[in-house]
Amino acid sequence: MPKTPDITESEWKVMKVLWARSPQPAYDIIEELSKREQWHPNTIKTLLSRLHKKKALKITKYKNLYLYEPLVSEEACVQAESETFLNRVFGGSVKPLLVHFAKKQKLTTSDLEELKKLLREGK
Amino acid sequence: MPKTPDITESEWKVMKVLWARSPQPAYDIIEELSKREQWHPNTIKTLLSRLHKKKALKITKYKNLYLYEPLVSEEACVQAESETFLNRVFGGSVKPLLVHFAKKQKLTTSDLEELKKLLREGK
DNA sequence: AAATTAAAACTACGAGTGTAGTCGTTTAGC
DNA sequence: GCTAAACGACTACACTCGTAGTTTTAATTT
Repeated sequence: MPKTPDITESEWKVMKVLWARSPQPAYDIIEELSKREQWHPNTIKTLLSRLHKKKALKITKYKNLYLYEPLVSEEACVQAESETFLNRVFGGSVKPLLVHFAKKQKLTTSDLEELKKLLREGK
Repeated sequence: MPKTPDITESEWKVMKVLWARSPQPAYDIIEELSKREQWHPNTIKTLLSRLHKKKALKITKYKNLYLYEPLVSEEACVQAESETFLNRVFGGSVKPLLVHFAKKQKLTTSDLEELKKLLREGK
């Protein structure tokens, strides 16, 4: 497993679009992101090329069409980010994290059901 | 509740020392951090002054002694960071986060017990 | 009081980020 | 084939971050 590149806040938003569907041409990505972000198209192009340089995505040129596609999985990036976050904020242990989210009532009933089920099944 | 300032990775490490005990003079903070980090004392001073500028801590000058003390609570910062992380990585919903950590077997048995208890008690 | 010293403040600097303008090349219509 | 339009590549710029050197200030020692 290659270590995932560092992906910044803005870059995540771009990657999410690609993880949702790929390959995609720049134009579609720009259109999709414009729904949520106030970004100039060139800004998105820049992010795409930085992600390319970081080897987070690959560019396939087909005729006059450039297609963008992730090179790293969402799963792997989520894993890496989670690790960093957990270490930084909760000193690396999960319990305080859970306690935190539980206290903040960010847990819905269905979340709990799902979790319990997972716990029963898994080890 | 004042919104917490953005605190970077390195700054977190400094704040942790202050949250653990405060007020403290720079010298003690430097000594404490030197156990874990390979930082030049000036680096820590810089971090302290940036945190001061961000209003994350206050400096009390008593005679020739400068004492550093948090202005923002750990709880509030943890909350802010968690929010950002959750939005960025898990699109704002807790369930995928829990599923993630559950799958990665980062949950110990005692974590589960604690969590269940919390859930039973809280609403 | 002058010299020494220790700590805080200021300065620095390269890499990364958010944001976008300009250049150059390829494609497509006239 | 020539000109315009599209799009990727390159350039830019201010700001942040990690990291630390230099200057100033203030206290302590002689």
